[in-house]
Amino acid sequence: MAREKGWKGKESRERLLAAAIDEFANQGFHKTKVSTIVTRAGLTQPAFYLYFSSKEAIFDEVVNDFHERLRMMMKTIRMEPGIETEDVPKRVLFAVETLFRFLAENPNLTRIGLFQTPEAKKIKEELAFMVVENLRAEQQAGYFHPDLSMEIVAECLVGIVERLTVSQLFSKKSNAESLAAQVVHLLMYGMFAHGSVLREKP
Amino acid sequence: MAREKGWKGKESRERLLAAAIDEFANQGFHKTKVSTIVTRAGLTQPAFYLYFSSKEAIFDEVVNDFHERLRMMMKTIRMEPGIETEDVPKRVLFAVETLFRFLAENPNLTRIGLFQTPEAKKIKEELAFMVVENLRAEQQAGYFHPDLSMEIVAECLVGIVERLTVSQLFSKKSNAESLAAQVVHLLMYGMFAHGSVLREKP
Amino acid sequence: MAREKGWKGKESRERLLAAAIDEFANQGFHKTKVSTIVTRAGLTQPAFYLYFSSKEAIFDEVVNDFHERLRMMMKTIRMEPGIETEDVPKRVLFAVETLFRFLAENPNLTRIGLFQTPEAKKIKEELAFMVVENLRAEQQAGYFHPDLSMEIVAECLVGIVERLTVSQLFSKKSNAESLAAQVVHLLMYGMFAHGSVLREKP
Amino acid sequence: MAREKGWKGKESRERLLAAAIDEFANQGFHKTKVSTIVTRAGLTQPAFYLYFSSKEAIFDEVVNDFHERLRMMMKTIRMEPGIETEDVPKRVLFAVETLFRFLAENPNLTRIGLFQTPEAKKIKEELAFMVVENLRAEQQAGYFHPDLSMEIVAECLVGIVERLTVSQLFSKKSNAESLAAQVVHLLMYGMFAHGSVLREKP
DNA sequence: AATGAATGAGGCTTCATTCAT
DNA sequence: CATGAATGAAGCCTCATTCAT
Repeated sequence: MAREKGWKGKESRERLLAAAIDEFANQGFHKTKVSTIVTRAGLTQPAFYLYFSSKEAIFDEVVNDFHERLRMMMKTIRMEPGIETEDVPKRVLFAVETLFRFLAENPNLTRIGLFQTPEAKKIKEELAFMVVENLRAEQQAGYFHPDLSMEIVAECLVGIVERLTVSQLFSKKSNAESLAAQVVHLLMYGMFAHGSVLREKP
Repeated sequence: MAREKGWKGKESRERLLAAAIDEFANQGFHKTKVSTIVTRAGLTQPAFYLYFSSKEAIFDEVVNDFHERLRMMMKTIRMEPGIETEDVPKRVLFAVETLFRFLAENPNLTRIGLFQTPEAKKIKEELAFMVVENLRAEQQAGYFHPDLSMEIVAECLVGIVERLTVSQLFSKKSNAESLAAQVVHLLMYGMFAHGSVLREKP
Repeated sequence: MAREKGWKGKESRERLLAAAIDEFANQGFHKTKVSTIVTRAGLTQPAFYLYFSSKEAIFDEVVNDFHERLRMMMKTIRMEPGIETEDVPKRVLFAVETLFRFLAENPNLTRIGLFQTPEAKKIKEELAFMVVENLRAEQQAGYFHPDLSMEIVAECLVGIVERLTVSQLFSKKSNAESLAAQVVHLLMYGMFAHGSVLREKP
Repeated sequence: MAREKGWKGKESRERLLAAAIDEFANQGFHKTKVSTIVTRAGLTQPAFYLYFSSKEAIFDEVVNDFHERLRMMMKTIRMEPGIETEDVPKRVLFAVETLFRFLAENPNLTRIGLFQTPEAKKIKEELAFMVVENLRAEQQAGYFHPDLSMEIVAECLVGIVERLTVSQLFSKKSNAESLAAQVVHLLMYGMFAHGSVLREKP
């Protein structure tokens, strides 16, 4: 047998999830009807409750899965303490780019997990907190301006990422690399014309 | 007559609006029930329909009023072309501060008009567009780094404002003035420690 | 004073009635709203209840007034017994024509009083009964075919009048005189071509 | 399985239709409540919307089905051109009788489809039109009086049928056969006593 | 003679969820 | 593993009618 036992059930579950993600992302939780999800999955309503205990349950599962994956990704971009000072911009750039890429690759999940669920609040705080941690060491090393509140900077970065994800990434006006470069440069050097290194970039 | 004719009706309408704004802001459109709104306004359900044609209608009115006021405020912070170069940071600071203050003073309306309604998309685009217009002249005057995309910078500013409004303003962790100063400094000079003017600020 | 006391009230009452008749006739009882009636009469809802105790009351008044007038008219077209045999067709023609004219002149009232209200049943029975009375004597005098049921004939006439009123009179495709002539001829002589007198008519 | 799949649903749908027809016919559209229909069908309100999209939808379905059947019946009573002249009365009699029988057998549907819905206008026009077509050939063959307007005659017949259906058929005062015979005789030969053939009928 | 403001009552419809098979 | 059929709960909205002035 090419397909083991339980395969069909898993298939159905996946189809339900896929349909639900699409609906939630584009219609929001309330406008999404269980009846639509099951129809799109080629099933009937009772079948839905074979796999999920409620409409809220499937929404939560989608959100939690996404947040889990996001947290994992966040671990990979956390800078170890003791990093070489001159490597900081590079590391920051890598982190931002990776984050952008992750969100761009999961637009529907991002819409749900970052813009619809109240849980988004928490994950954004975590994200901001990680950024703060990453930045604080450099600031204490005199690398960053001492009067800047790293908390505020971190929130700014989160806001920038949120906004650009929607306005540039989802609309494909720009890509993760380009965006990350510009954002990092902006945050590092500011808008003023003097002393920039942007010109030296490829 | 202590109060003119039509006063009572306007009062009721206002109470309905106030209740609706509070409910919409804190429960969202779908969880907000007309029955709750009218109860909070000390009325019965049919009275609601004396003043608004539907639940959607009152939501739209709230949103449109807010957007209208936001647009008016945006006009007042638009920089006239031909501004003195050395005044730019001051003007930008004023603009950002005014914007923050406006949002901080209308938290519920902001929640509705900036984070709940799909119409928010449009007004944010308008906001970003206004910022772009404001910045472009300075960039062409060599004031801002030529390789920076003002569109992206504008979107960043919008994202920053969105995020800080929620995380700092609504939670009263910070106020409009302080936030505006930090944001403008960050965007103007970046995070790096060299050549800052922040220290000279009051 | 050109207008005596109470004039204004009567005026309002008339306007309400006029509006109600038009609405009832064209929308039916249920689709007609008190709010529409008063608006068309240039009044407010409570004013309505100054003159009529309910929506049903005004409807009934309209119906009863019309039926009263219809009954009066029916009296005028009732044939006295002992009429000369050769005058019968003339008298029948007169009766039918008068009836058509009455209905044509009151299209809205007819729509209400003959086609909408359940009371129509009664008045139509009365109408049919009058016709029966009118015809029976002639039948007993051998004037009409003895095997024909005058009850049925009377009902036929009522049905014809109903239908032609709607299809010809209201649409102005034909007028009372022409219709009456054709109907009476048809009923008197039938459709067959032999022995008609229609040709001799003007 | 004693009954095939889908049987129960169809049963419920039929019960809903039956209840609806009865309510509509006797209470009219507006006084008929969905809640009554479902109660009579032994179901709850949401079940109604499993089978019909709205109260209006079920009404329309009832009307359309009836009109469809009526149209089919009308086809069967349409006289082919080239019919033998002496057969005309027989054919007309058959047609009228068939029509009466159809209406008598469907009193509730007739009440709805012929007296309640605005759509009745159309079907009556179609009926009149068919009658006109049937009569015109005979008139041109000299069979019917040349000065009679077949349009008017047709409308008369429609009116007669309408009226007798209500006053005789529904009340069971008379039956289709008897009514048809009298109506046809009346229209063919008129009320006058001379030259009738009614006496020769069984 | 009339109005601004409000309400009681009730109907239609939707949706997540479950029962029985 | 899945379905046909059904329901509980609840929300939106309408309309005739009335209160207080």
